[in-house]
Amino acid sequence: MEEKRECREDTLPLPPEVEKSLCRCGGIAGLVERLPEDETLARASALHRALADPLRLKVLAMLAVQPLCVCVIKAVLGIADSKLSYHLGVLRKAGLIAGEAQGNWIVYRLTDDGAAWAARPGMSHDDRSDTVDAERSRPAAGRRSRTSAE
Amino acid sequence: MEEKRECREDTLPLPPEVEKSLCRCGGIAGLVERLPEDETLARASALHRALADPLRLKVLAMLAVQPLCVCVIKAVLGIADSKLSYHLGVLRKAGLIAGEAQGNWIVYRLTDDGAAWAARPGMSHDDRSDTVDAERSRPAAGRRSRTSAE
DNA sequence: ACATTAGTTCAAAATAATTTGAATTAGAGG
DNA sequence: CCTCTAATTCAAATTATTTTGAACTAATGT
Repeated sequence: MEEKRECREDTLPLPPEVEKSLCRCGGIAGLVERLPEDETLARASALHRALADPLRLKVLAMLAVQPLCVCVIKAVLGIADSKLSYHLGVLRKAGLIAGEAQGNWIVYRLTDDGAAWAARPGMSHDDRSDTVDAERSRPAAGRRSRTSAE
Repeated sequence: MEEKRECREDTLPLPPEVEKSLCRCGGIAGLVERLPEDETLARASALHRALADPLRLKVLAMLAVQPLCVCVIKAVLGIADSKLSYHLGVLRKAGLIAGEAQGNWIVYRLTDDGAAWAARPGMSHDDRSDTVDAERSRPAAGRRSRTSAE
């Protein structure tokens, strides 16, 4: 039952730079230990999925200004009832917003989680738009495929 | 050319609570002015879309430990080459990681953006898993549909 | 009771993202 | 030159998300 951590990944040839640092962190086994649990990853990715749509981000931005009933949100976005309802449902199920009935209306507001995300950088009203794009994305800067270009 | 901002949204009956605060912020027009531009929303949602997958978050977590070649990432995740390549492509196009050729290998590392996101709460290794869930999501707490339940 | 308004739900259709496996490229080494 | 390995690309198949329009529910007012 020796648990002394082996340094070399004997079964896998590696680039020297990677092998050295991987060695210092306990090899592949050591690396794996440092990763979040699968459930943590699942929850985080689900959250991002809820935020992965411009309409939904716009709804969050609106609710960051003040609580609103569905009819106002609809008036601003100019989309069909059922479509809006779908997107509100996505945000609600993700725990980012909550709705409360008021007479014949439903007033939605941000939850604490929702408020935290609505305040995130890249979302504020007066945000840089630098457009560094292009030059981004390419397999490995000078290797593989002439067929590049997006 | 009067630009005095009207308070009442005459065309749209609203719940009193909403109407009052909407009034204070310049009505629907005032609300719209406070929203991020569409391009900002598009960029932010694209970013979240890249983060909206557990495998990809795991890759970010791995690269947060140290730069790695594709073969090590593959060994940890245990998925097919082409599948991994696809996900690396998504992260690369989102500007979260970058790859550099080293001999026959490609070593990927986090970009500054990638490092910022990998460090985000909800992603750290020893993170709470509280599971408040259930009780979340429901149209409006006591209105509409008996057909509830997810 | 009836009609209206505000929102949700459902199922089908349209789109988009992901997975799979085969083909391909490029570097290393014999 | 040939082969091996590392990794990417492509196209087809699968799966997930989004959109649409019609049907529905609940509250409000008459």
